[in-house]
Amino acid sequence: MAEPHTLIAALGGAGKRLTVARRAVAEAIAQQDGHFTAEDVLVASRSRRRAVGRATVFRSLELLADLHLVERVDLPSGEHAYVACAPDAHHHHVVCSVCGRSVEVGELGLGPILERIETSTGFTIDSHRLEVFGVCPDCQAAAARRSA
Amino acid sequence: MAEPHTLIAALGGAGKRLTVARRAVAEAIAQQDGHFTAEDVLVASRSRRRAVGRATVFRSLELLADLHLVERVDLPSGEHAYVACAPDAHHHHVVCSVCGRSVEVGELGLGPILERIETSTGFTIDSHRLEVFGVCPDCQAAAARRSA
DNA sequence: GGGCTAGTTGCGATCCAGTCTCAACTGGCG
DNA sequence: CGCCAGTTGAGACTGGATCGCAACTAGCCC
Repeated sequence: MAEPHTLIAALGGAGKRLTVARRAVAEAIAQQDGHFTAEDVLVASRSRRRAVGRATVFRSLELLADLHLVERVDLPSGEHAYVACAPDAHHHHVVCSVCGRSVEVGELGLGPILERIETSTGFTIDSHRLEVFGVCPDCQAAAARRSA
Repeated sequence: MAEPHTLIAALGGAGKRLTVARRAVAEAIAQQDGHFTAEDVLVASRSRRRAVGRATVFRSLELLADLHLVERVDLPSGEHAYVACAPDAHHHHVVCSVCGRSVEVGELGLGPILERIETSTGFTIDSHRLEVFGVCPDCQAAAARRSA
């Protein structure tokens, strides 16, 4: 997963202060594997030596989302989660519905589809979100073992 | 938008009772243009002669979602909304970020992309969600008029 | 190093969507 | 008509998220 110092450095680069609370949030995010909720970050920060206030977690997450260091995903259950991700290239997430891990996949040819949507509907497309849910190889293997 | 009786008939077909509350919810949904939230339905039902309880609105919406007469969409803002939609073919929604109207688009060749994701990640894909946000022709025209 | 100040924090209050409980009600059927 | 499972609704409750405000501190200037 992302290195905490990547997040911290990016904050600095954006003209933001490098406060203790933000470092703590960055570390808590870095130690998350896959997607996580604001609550997870909160708990993770508490289980370390530096607890962070709830409000601050939300503010930091919002900040990181603005910087595209973190992205919001909506789980099929309706929960709001976040995933740490590469700040640049456009990509999508594939989320394992069993363990929650998520992997990034590149654009993979969605462009032509969007163009087709634009021409057929007359919409000007600003943004799109593709969320894919499935079972990761590890969980498939685990399931196979259990049923065997 | 959807006709209230379509929704009501589908409920009956699914072995559900055609209660006053459900009719009211169906009518409230039918009068929504584009996407709507549970709150919208609640308010709409109140502004008509038959008010429906909060819990009932959620239950009805869940029911309609099960029957695929309505679908959940997560707006970029994080809001949970619903859209009335055709119950059968798999499709996606294109939502206008200005007026909130949404149109359905067919599958449009996402299949091969998902297959590519499966082979490249090893995931078994269960479901996916493509949400496209943009500006509809009407709002584009309106914007053009305003800026002219 | 010391001090200043705007940006940041965190507590607690508050809000709000959504869920739950349970008694009352009713649609559909015999 | 009368029964009863399915359904409803008021309101309590839950838990995520936001807000207000006083205290704190990172970064800067001297």
